[in-house]
Amino acid sequence: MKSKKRTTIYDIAEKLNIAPSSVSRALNNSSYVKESTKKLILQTAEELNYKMNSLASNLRKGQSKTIGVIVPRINQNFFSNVIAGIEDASYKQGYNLIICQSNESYEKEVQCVNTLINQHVDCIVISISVETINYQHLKNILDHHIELIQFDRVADELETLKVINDTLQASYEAVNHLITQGYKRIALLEGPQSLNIFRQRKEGYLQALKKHNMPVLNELMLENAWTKDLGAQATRKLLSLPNPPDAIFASTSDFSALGVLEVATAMNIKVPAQLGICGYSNEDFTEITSPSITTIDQFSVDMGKTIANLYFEEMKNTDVSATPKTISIKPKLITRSSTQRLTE
Amino acid sequence: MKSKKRTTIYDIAEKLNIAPSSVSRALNNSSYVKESTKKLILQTAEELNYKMNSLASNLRKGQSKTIGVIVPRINQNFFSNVIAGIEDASYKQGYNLIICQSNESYEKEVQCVNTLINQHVDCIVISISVETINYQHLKNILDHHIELIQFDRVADELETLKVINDTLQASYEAVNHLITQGYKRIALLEGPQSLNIFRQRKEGYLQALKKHNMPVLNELMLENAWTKDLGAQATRKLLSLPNPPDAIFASTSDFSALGVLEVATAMNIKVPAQLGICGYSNEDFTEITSPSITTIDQFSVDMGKTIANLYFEEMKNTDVSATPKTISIKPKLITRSSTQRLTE
DNA sequence: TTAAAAAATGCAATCGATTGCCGAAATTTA
DNA sequence: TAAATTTCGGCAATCGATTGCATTTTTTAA
Repeated sequence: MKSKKRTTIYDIAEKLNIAPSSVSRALNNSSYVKESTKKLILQTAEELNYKMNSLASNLRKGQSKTIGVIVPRINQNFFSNVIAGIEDASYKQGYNLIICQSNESYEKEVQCVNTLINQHVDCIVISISVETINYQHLKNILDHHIELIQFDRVADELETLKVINDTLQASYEAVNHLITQGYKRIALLEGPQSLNIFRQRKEGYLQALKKHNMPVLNELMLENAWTKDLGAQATRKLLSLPNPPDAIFASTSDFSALGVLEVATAMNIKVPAQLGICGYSNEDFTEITSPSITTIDQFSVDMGKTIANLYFEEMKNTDVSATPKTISIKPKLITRSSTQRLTE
Repeated sequence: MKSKKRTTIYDIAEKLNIAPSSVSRALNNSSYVKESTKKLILQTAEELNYKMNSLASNLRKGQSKTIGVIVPRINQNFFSNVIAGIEDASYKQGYNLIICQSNESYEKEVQCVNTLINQHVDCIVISISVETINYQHLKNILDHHIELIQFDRVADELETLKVINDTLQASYEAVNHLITQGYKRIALLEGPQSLNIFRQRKEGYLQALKKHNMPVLNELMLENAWTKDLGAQATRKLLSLPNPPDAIFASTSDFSALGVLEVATAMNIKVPAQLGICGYSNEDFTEITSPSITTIDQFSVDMGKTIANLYFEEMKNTDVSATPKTISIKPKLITRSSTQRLTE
């Protein structure tokens, strides 16, 4: 292989003195090529170290066997797990993954979408950025006849395939669990309400309170506490209230919950005795803090597999009229020491 | 956009009654198109919601502006951080990323390489699987005139661009630190010796012992303890020795170190007083265990950026004869409570 | 042995963008 | 006003694989 150019089917054809079309057919193991010539072609391809040019093939076939994925951050546990799941399932079907991260920026998200459209991907999988409130770019995907699957953070009003967690339910169960454990004043750390998942987590909280006839106290609901530092900051504020909460549901993330725990520990407040803490996402570390943190598992790798398989299912389905499917995965409340006040 | 087909430069050309070549030139903002017509073309492209077909463009230009990345697992902190770094730097240069995971399987790694060659990527970035001991597939990448960058887990004997950590040095420093803290019998949890990084970590351990004239005890070196469970298992074995170690360097990973810590805690052995523990990788959780775990930071996101930028640098460099560069990033020892026996 | 059917292969257009080359138009210079 | 430049824009080939249709070869049936 010292030549400057790659081997093409023309090289193989020339060497064997046959037509390129036959080479193509043989390589695709298709109909109507004599066994003997097929074997000869395959052998020659091997010899010449032939690798097909997917660009040419895809151009001609009008499909790329590629799935584009856009997430806010690749290196965030939940997302990297989802991606791993998508990769696993896609690979088995011979599909490749092009990955982009929006960095939580609307502008970059739009650019990512455009790149993926250019790349002629067959499907785009997206979890929108916190800034995204306009969905023109997503509609544009559909206009270009590219399958669109939203997951986790989805734009409800857009009719597309969706794979989500039953966030409301999970949130409801978490708060319900806190109430069952005897906590009376439960605070909520909210995420940006522009994202539906955070709205749902709040709604679950509200529903649980209502169910138990507990008052909704505005002073106990703090927005935008979705990092460890912001969680810590919010906690300081909450705990210095004249009538502080006896439990905090960090609905935004486990990192936020970690911030809560650190502040509580620093203030010498006993968890779970004096303060209950519940996070969200089941990050690895929640198991090993002391006390370990109650949280919610989202089955992220499975979610990824579900997403990919949803696409492959949908592919077969030529029925265009069908309403876009939404798959909801039930997350699981993992109760740990940080909320275990009763010993039953 | 209800038409079945995407807008092409031919559609634009036809609508404006000019040649496709002019459209192409205008779109590429290239030479020799009158300002007025250029503006007209751009405007029409916008109107028709034109998105260029990168497949066609790349085919013609013989390059894809795409970088392929192969890692053992996408959802492993170190790798997802590196990927995030690569994405960040690549995006700025207008490059896309195709991601594959080898799942630590040699066979899948080979398949990934082949796919990426097919995809005509301009560069392949790889951290080899634990099974990989044959490098024919990597040579094949070079044969196809694709730039190859190895990182972290590299095949030393293959002359390619490399981005690595100075693992030996880091390991040496870690053990040195343990010795300075007064630990006398330091055990080593080794990773698979087929991977050079694990050989180097062991070598650093050995060199540090030698430097301080400490004996090398085979009973204190256990191979294959690179998960939490295996780390725990190894620890149980070590601590039940007639003459157990007073420190354990889990050179494989922080997860392994976590296993060590859990066993020690369960056995009521005081860390760091009775047992020192040092991990590797600076996973998030090492900061929040009690006690927090001493470990080594690899600057993974930066590593990713370095990788991408190395490629872009190399691109400019038309000098083919130059020896492949190796960039070594110095990791940093993060000393925490788990080894802090002295209070100086 | 010959006609009909089936199997194998070849021809040439196609996918969409790019680009070298050439000619046309516009501009400058003499 | 004519000639020489310079600027624009078009033609057509090209990248490599695929595929509908035509043609040739082989096989089967009559």
